[in-house]
Amino acid sequence: MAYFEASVTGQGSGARTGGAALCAPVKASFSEFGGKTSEYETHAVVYYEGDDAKRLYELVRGSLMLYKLLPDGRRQVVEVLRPGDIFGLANGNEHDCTAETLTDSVVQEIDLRQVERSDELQRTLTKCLTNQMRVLHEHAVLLGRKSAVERVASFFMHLVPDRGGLGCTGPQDEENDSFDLQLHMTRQEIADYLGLTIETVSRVVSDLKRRGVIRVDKADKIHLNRICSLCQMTGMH
Amino acid sequence: MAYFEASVTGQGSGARTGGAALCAPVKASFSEFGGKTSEYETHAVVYYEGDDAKRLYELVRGSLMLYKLLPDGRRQVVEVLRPGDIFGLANGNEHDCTAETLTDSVVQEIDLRQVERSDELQRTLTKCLTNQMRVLHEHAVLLGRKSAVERVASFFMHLVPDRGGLGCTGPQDEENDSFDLQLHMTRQEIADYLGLTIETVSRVVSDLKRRGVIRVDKADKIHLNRICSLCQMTGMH
DNA sequence: CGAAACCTTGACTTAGGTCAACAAAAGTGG
DNA sequence: CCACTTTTGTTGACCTAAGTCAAGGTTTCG
Repeated sequence: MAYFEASVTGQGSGARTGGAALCAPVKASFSEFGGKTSEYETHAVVYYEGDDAKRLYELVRGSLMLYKLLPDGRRQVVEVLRPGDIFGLANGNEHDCTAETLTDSVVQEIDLRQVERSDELQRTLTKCLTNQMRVLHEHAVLLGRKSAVERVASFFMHLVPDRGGLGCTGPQDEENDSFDLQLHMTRQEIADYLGLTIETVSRVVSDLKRRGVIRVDKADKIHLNRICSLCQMTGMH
Repeated sequence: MAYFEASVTGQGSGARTGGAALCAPVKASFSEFGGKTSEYETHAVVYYEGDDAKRLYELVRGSLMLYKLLPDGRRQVVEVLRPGDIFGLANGNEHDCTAETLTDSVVQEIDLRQVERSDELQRTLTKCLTNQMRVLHEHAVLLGRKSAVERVASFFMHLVPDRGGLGCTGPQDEENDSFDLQLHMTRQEIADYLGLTIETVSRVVSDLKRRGVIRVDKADKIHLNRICSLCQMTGMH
């Protein structure tokens, strides 16, 4: 499963469905178009910023980030992808980002010339890109206008199925207000995604812990005690 | 012309071509698909965030911004569009942004159902979206990792044809290192685009003026004295 | 001409960055 | 399985870039 393990805690009433229909509504599937399937292990680079774009990729399993570097080493993670997301499109130019896995991943590749030919693929692409665009818009708000706490809260909320993201269904049953997240990112990766420093991320997480909103079981295993409180901290309510 | 008037100053040797082939390589053109052409005046809203998406739009003439608001009024301008750019795609959902003109504009509209049918349109769309995505990626770096000066310098550089943006050709002839920009945005709009406050934008502009890098003829009419110096300040060199 | 909108500048505050020390995991090799 | 190094995360003290607040200057427009 993507990015987090939807191991629903299900204390209280009915257990959450956990993961099946996640936030991003449209997902690609290249399987029918053949192409090569590759496996990558954690922190493997699929391509570097500046490489010639020759293939279109679909993330089939695992989790992957796209990032850009400034010459002095500052990094911005611009997208975090989950299964069904596509990447690598470049209109005949070089890749504008580096693509690096966050977990062991399975990636499906298709030659870009083939993509150019298939009407069906074009249609799928439009849908996927439209969605990714929306995510990027929302992330621009986060980067441009949100405080550190709001950024971290938003980040966590996006990892809860049907919450935080585009298809957010609002507060669920009052009983089941908790959730287990498995982050597949280091503090540094989270910081580079949220436009913060590693120290600030760490401090905010400690603070949320102190306030009882979350419980940190391991650095990358976080239990949300009160989803609704967290949601209030995203700046969006 | 988009967003700035490419009134080349052409002091020194040969005049710059000014504007014809701007940075963004792929441009749409819906004219052949019919659809309605509408004119909007400055600061007109084409649609609001939350409206049902029914049409796809192409900006034919003028300049337009897409922005999102947080409930407390904070605003983030997520895209600034120029002629040939498309907007309004939403995969059957509501619009995720408000679309508001920055200048008097001409917009071509096509029903989304028609878009769904046309293979040719889908192909154009993929190209356009891919480009817009790259711009969004770069903007994420700006918002997440750049200082105020770097943001303003990057913003100005993007308004110089063939510089700053994707198809940047690097330093041109040494002789012609100046350029006239016509911003079609208020300080507030620029601030909301760059993730800064109006005061910070104002201060940075004053500072660039003091340092002789730019000359401010009118608040929205800025002459770049030394494009290369400005380019050095973008954080990308 | 007067009002409204927009821009600039200064004085002060603060959120988040930097630097540094240490703690806790996670590999690695004997 | 246990030292030992490396990587990753946490916390504190301090600093600074950019935000806030406030006053005044310019432009624009009715």
